[in-house]
Amino acid sequence: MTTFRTRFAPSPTGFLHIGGARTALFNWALTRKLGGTFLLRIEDTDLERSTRESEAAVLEGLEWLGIGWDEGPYRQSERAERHREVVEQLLARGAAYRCICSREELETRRAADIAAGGKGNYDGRCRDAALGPDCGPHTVRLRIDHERALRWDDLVFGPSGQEGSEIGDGILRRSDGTPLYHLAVVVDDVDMGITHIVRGADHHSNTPFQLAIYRALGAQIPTFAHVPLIVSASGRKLSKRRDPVSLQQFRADGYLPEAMLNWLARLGWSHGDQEIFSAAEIVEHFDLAHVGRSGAQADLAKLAWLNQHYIKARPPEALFSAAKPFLESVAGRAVVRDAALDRLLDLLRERSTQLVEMAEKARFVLVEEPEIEPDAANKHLRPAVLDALEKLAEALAGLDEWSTATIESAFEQACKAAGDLKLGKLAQPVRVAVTGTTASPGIYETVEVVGRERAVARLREAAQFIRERAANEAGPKTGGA
RNA sequence: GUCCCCAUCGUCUAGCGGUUAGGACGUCGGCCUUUCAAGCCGAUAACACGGGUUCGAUCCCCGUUGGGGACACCA
Repeated sequence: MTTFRTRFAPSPTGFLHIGGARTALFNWALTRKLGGTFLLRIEDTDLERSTRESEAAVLEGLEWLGIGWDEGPYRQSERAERHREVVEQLLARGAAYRCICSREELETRRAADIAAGGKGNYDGRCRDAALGPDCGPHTVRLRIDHERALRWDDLVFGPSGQEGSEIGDGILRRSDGTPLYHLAVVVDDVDMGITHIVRGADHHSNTPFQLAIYRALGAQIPTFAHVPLIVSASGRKLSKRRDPVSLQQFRADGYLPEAMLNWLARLGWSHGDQEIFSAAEIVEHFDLAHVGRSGAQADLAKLAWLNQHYIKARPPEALFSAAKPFLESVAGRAVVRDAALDRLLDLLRERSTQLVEMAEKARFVLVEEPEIEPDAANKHLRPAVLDALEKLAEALAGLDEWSTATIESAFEQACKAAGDLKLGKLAQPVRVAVTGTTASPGIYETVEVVGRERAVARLREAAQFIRERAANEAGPKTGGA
């Protein structure tokens, strides 16, 4: 039986990036589908930039998406001893050599080579110098066989690679004794028995050098699959500065994990015409053969659509638990779930693409006295509807039962009593009085969900507002400045 | 600059020699309507260009153009 082992190896130098999240998703889906082992390894070799917080953010992000790993998290930093050992072995075998060229020299020679029409690769000056451990400050370079091609069959890009003569003898170990990324990944992947490496296409051109390291190690070369990058609207690699890339930011904006997962899955991968995928369906259908080869732009409009789709699909309890923090943020207090709140969220599902938006739309219920938008008040709270508003407050106060149907009858009653006012004429003023805004769910439902006491009180306040304003306008003007 | 890669509607994509080039998001229009949505119906819109190969190219090959990635004692 062949083992199938994959890994996701993020460097914790920030928050979990959506590109990284997608790479993790692809690895995870593939491994779940094929029944292998998926492991997580934190590439924290760069101690300067790696922090414990961002490592935690990476794990949190994966957990939130529901991407679970079978082994790890391992930390590359914990394997430093092993990396040192491997470099020594390569040195002992002559597969690597010490190099005492200084950075300055290297830079000068490289520039000169390029000026002379060369490639700017390391010129191999120390390659045959047979420098020993006591040669002073030195790096260790891989002795690449420049006669031999470095090729592989990529599961996404197909036949890939280049001639050995195209690349220089790369550095494996710094002069301070620490290993470089290329050496560390290869050693770790070999030691951890990784059989399939699925990673971002930004590693595509790093692969030849890594292939050379596998050879030097005499290790079996895994299967590679490079996934095209997610690019920004400008078509370039996503930048933390300019683009929305942080998974936690999407989460904070009120995107649901199932929407993120679905969106990420369809960025670069497809399954016929299907657009909606549950996690289980992604696992069921995912395959590298249908991963495209060109970069995919992050389409936020589609994410919004997907998010609303999943907001609409969530059962009440699950919707509430996702929305709770957002609702509490608007309310400024703890919010508990009850029938009225479920009803409100139900009304808001069709009107929200993000949970922040949903919570904002719930404000008129969440706070005791929502502010009334001045423009809305000017336009809709006018003397012409004063009578109807008061009649409606009265009718609502007198209702035996509080339901959409009885509220509707109260509206009809109020309209009739106010001189056969048309229902449509009353709806907007009531909406403004009750919610403070001109947009809300159906007016009967809106009134219902806000509750009898508050609805009646707000209508009366609105009536009062109309009276006061009329009085001011009628009275002597105090000249404005 | 060198090497590598990519190229179907605005966007994500289906397509794997013969299709009216399909779907989705978006956009626009209509219906519905007490607002906003949602829903329904409809419309808009693409094979970058030039050579081959072939009876026939979106599809295969070459080139051009355009875009991207990698070229560190970063990961």
